[in-house]
Parts: sequence; structure tokens; C-alpha cells
Amino acid sequence: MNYTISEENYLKTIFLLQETEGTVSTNTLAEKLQTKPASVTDMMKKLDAKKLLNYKPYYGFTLSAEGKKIALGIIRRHRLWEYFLCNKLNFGWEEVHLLAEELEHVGNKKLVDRLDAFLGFPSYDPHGDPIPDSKGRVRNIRKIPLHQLPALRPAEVCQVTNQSSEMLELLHHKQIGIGTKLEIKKFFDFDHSLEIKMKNSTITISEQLAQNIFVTYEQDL
Amino acid sequence: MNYTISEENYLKTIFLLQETEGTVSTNTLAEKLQTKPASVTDMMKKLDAKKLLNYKPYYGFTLSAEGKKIALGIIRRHRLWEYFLCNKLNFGWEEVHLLAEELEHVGNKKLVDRLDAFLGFPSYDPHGDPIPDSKGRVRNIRKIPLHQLPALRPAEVCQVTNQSSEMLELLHHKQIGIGTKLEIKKFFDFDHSLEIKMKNSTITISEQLAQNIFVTYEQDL
DNA sequence: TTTAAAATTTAGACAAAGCTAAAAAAATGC
DNA sequence: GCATTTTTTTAGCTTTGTCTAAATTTTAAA
Ligand SMILES: [Mn+2]
Ligand SMILES: [Mn+2]
Ligand SMILES: [Mn+2]
Ligand SMILES: [Mn+2]
Repeated sequence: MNYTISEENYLKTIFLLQETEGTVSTNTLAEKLQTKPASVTDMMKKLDAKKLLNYKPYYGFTLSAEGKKIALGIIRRHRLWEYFLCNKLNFGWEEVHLLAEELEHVGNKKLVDRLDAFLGFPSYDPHGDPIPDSKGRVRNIRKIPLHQLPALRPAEVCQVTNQSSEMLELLHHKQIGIGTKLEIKKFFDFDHSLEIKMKNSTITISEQLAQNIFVTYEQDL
Repeated sequence: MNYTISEENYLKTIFLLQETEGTVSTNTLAEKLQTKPASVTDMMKKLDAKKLLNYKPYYGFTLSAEGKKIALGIIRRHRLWEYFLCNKLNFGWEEVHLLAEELEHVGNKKLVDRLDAFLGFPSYDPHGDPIPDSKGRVRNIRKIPLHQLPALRPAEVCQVTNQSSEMLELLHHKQIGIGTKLEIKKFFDFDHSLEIKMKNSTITISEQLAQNIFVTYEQDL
């Protein structure tokens, strides 16, 4: 029912790795956690005994339903604290991750739910990652920089980093703003520019510009 | 330079005990920390080796200057988080101590100083205990319920708990309010009532009333 | 399909922090 | 001042989480 800081760090990291990789391997996890493969194996045995893992020796592991539930709780705390640090204590989004790594292990549910309410139930952390709600549910919409959007996926501009006048002039000229709906038609490998289709036009934008435009899109589909 | 959660709990508890007791004994500390005397001795050796203690085996211990500095940092974090929990997350003052016991071990200085600023540099935690500033200085003024005020110590009413109309009627009748200056002349053992001297009068008040009137006073002198 | 390389697990050790039981020192009582 | 009680320390064990080195299993290459 209660987990050590070390166990929590393993659970969280497995969750994040298996989102992209499916099954997680001993070496991959060891590298992410800055530890040794032998230590990972030891911990996997323990988490397996606690039924938090599907573990087949030599063939990697994934989280059980219970393991996922716990991981989502940790991720919720991490991202809520990141949001708090950025939006209440005025930290930059690049500073908050390390601090949240510590705060995420204060696990009291009432505290976390009150913090959530205090912050106005935010949907995304400062890096655009979705914050699970108090029941561990995650919205399927993700916020990413435009150049990471998969091709042909309908999306909507939700944030523009770099607020320089040059940037804003360019956006105005291309008629891009918060709420603009678009989708990527084509990536050009030569200079990593993109062709994007908007409601009434199709235009090309540079990699630098795309990196500073954030969009939301449906995860599945 | 960096201390474990266990070391921090020992340092903080020694600090708080030695404030009232002077030198701290093995058994006293063990009881406060809900551990065994043998464990205390082990830890005292370690803290002594790190030069955080003045430790003479069999004769108890006090914190070194460095030990005090670290303890004040922990106490600062504890009390700031308690303030945050009460005043921002609407916890009752009786709920916050246990939560702060965990949060106090997130030690990043920038985080704590920003939290302090966010809260408006509060001087007291929800229990009336003073919050050390970012340099570890503590104001010498303490807030306590009136019945705990030492006799003949000039003090000032700063808070009235129990806001019932009966209570307020009584305060009005006796001409006591926030800011009233007073000192205790005499304790009566029979019913624990008190005789207090105010600017223009000397009156007697009951124990129940005194328990609900909080006063500030200078610690030393 | 056999062999070499890579990945994973096991074996054995260690440091931190706790415990119990026994020994030693200090305090108390007569 | 000596004996008894209380307090504190020491000795030896346990658990958690880590490590290195060796053994084992899987994978890839020849
Ligand atoms: Mn993060
Ligand atoms: Mn984040
Ligand atoms: Mn407290
Ligand atoms: Mn307090």
C-alpha cells in the first residue's frame, strides 16, 4: 500500500518508458535510472512479488494494472508540483523538473487533491504533458511543438513560445495564432521545413518557427 | 553538505528539545523520535563524526553551531509548508504538522525562499511558532495562549480563537481586543484563573477564556 | 548450427538505519 | 561507601538498496 522513494522512481520510469517502447528491458531501465542492471533485476523481483509488474526473467517487464495506477499517481504529483513551481513560484519551466522529482514522493492524497484545486485543476504541466486527474485518468490530448506533430494529424495551435516582436510579426504575416487549426502535409528533409495546410491556405514554415509553435492533438485515432 | 531524512529528523528534534532542556539525553531523544536508545547512540556517533554535535558519551549532547544552522533550515521549511497548507490549501492547523514532516525534507534553498516570498514572508506558522528567515534568524517574539504566559512578562493580544458570540461579548465587557497590552500578575491554583494587569485596570479571567486568547511576548529578558 | 557477443541474472559484499540482548557506566538509596 | 537501579553504549543481526564480478541465457554472426 505504501511504497519507498526508490520503488516509486522505478514504477514511474517503467511507465514512461513503456509508453513509447512497449516492453521495457533491464539495460534501458538501468540507464534511465542511472543505476546498474543488477540493481534493476533486484528491484524487479521485489516489484514482481508485490504484483506491480508482469515480469518474465530475461524477457523484460511491463506494469500490471495496479502498477500503472500507482505510476499515474506519482506522475500526477510530479506534474502538479511542476505547474505550481512555474505558475505560483515563478520558476522557469526548465528548472522545475528536478525539484518535482523530490516533491512527487510526498504522497498524501488529500494534499495532492487540494493542490490540484488550488491550481484550478490544470490539464497540462509546463512542458505540455497531461496531468492525470484525481482518479488517474489522463486526457488523450497532447501538447507538442509543431515540428513533432505527426503528418496528416489535425491539430490546433495552443501556445507560442518566444514572444519576440520578430516572431510575432512572422506569425501575423502567416495568419497563425492561438486556436488556428492546421495539419502537416509534408516534411522536407533538406532543411526540416514543413508544409502545413490551414483552413484557406497551404504554407511552408521553417524549423525554427515550428519549434516555437505548440499544438494540441488527439493522441489516439 | 547533504543530509538524509533520518539525520534531518534527529537534528531538528535535538534542536527543539535543547531549547527547553539544555543538554539532550539519549532516552529523551529516543522517545521523541519513537525509536530505541541504541539507535540514537548509533546516530549520535555519526552526527558527531560530521561535527554537527557536541557529544560526550554518557553525558548527552547539544548541537554544534553548524548543527543548529542545519536544524533551523529544516524548521524553516517545516513551518513555511505548514503556513502554505493552512493559508493556501485550506487545511486546518491540526492537520498540517504530519504533512509538513514530509515536505520539510525537500531542501532546495531557492524553492524555499520563493515559497517564503509567495506566502508574503510570514513571521509565524499556524501554531504561533516563529519561522526562521532565509538566513536562519528567528524573531524572538513568541505567540502562545495567555494561560501559558509567564507571570510579569509584558505581552500583547494578537489572536482570539473561538469566535462565538458569547466569547466576543465577554471580551468586549472586559475591554480586551487585538493589540491590548497586558501582563499576568498572579496565577490562582484553585481554579487556574489569572489576575491580569492592563493599562488602566486589573481584572481576573477564567482558564477557559485565557486558553482562547493568544499573546505575543519577547522571548528573552 | 555452432560459436561469439550481448543482455540478464545470480552470488557475495557493503553502507545506512533500525532492532534486541548484554555489558558498562552513572546515578541513587541506604 | 557500597549495592542496586537507571541510563547509555556495545555487539551482533536484519532489511533495503546498491555495487562488482561471475555465471547463465538469449541473440546475432559466421
Ligand atoms: Mn518533469
Ligand atoms: Mn513536466
Ligand atoms: Mn509542526
Ligand atoms: Mn507548527
